[in-house]
Amino acid sequence: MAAPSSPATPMTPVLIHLLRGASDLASIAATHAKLFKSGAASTLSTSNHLLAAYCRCGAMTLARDLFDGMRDRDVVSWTTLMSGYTAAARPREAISLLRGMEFSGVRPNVVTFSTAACACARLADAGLGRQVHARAEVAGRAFDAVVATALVDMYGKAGCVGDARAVFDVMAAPARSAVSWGAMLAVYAQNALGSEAIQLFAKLRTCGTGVAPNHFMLSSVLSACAGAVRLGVGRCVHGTVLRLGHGSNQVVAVALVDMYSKCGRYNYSRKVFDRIERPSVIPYTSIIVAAAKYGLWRSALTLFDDMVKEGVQPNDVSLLGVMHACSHSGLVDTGLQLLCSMQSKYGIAPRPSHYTCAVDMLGRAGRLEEAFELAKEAQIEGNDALLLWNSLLSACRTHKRLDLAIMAGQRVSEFNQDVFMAGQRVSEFNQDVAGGLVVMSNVYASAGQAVKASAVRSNMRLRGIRKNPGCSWIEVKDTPYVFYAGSVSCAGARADDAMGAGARADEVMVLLDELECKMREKGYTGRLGSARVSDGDEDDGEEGKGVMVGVHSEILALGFGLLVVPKGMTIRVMKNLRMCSDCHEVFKLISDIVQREFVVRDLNRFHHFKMGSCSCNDYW
DNA sequence: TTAGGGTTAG
Repeated sequence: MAAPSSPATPMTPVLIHLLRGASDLASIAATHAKLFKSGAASTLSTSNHLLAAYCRCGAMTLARDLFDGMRDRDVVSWTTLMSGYTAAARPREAISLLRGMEFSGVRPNVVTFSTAACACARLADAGLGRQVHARAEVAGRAFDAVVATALVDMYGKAGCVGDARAVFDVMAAPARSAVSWGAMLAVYAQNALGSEAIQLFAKLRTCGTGVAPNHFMLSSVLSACAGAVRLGVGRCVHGTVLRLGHGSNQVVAVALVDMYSKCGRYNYSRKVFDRIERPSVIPYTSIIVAAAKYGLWRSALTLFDDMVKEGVQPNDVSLLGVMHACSHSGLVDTGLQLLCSMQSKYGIAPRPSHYTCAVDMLGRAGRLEEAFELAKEAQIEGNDALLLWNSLLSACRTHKRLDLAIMAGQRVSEFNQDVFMAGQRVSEFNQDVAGGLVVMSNVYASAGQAVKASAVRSNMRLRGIRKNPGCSWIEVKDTPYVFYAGSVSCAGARADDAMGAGARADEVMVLLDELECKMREKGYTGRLGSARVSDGDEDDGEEGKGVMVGVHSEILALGFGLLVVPKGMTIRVMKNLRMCSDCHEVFKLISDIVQREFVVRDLNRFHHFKMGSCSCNDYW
């Protein structure tokens, strides 16, 4: 729309005011027409207002047309459009505008650099982000508080935590606002560095920074506690949330729901959820996923129904949560119905994760042929395919179907070749590739084909693929104690280890020996010191020195827990892999022998052992 | 006087 050039009229301020308050395209276009008629639309200031209004409502084509038709453009015009593209999830166009404006001789300012850093954060592209950082430094703008904070966020989103911290550290203390602290805490929480987030939060509180924790920081720290399973710290943070009056913030409440759930306290999660007023899709999904992990399928399905009745539109994550609940409870047909109807009923197209969940569900239930057919039909590729076929492979091992395992194993190797051929970094997929190969090796071993099992292992060694070791840990008096298969010494605990996990290794072994004898009296036929390699995900191959050879990490954690956790208190063990059936049996028997309750959180879910049985009813 | 920084479910 080319406007006749004319100065602003007396009506212009009124129209600009209307424009600033408008959020829908129709009223913006109407005001634009009036400004055009009055002849004021062509001034730089009015054009910038119009540009901002179009960007605000996401009308990027109109914004771009207006921008292209402008006779003059200043730094505000360029930056407004950049910001619009970033908000509209088109960050590449924002970055290309940065180049365009420099080419046109318009100098970027602090707002431009922070917007550009934000665009790079969206792209999670550290290479591009470094270029923006360098240009900001050359222009002398990198130390601006907002630019620096945007750079912290950018490096964090791109996974470069060290660079984020370096930018944060060089910021002068007064420049470090609540937003800067919040950004750095989020960087740690989002990059699975829970302990670092907790330490930084403690520093904020104790170093006289004068910055009060706000809801951004609290939700990040709670998320860090959830990820690192630090219930003690999480509870303290909950206290801070209540004291500072952030209890009614929905994002903080979701972080609390998730923290309690991941730390093994579903009841607290549920209490926090029940106090949320008009929960949106994320709180609902959070509690549904929690219920699913605890095997509470009735609760998960009821919550899902409640959500739909309340008019809250479920999304792909909510549906995945309900499907997981079905999967962990053997409700295979209900789960499959959800998969089939999610597009027609809720308008959500199934994603690879939904197919993987359905294959897993069929596999657990022993319906392996159907699982195989579904896996083929899903036509998923790349790393998603690796996860899907690994899941089927795992089910074949559980149900001892070597024939199907070999076919699934072929698919896994095809995809893992593809993954390597595609030039992906080895570390990126290493654990998925390694997981599949370990299971394949275990399938062969359990079918008595030792030569093939060892060939898979040799192949892994040749290609430099190694699976991260399985470990378990328990938190005692706010300190985590970590155990690895075959070793009672514990990593991760404080140097002044008050409980003496290492020093008490002999006591743990004596106790486990005694318990093993008592388990035999109850009919246990396995051996704690030779956990079956083929049964679990834990890679016993190269672990184990001394007397505890082969003992899985969760058993060691339990032994230690029995020594140090007072009688009457539940012993809570966390594990980074799926619990094997042998250990599951051992936990059931010991809960009966010592008359205590144990909760184990494995890779997929929680198991609550009490009086010789488990909440999962042996189905997981 | 129009443009800029951090949070929650998988």
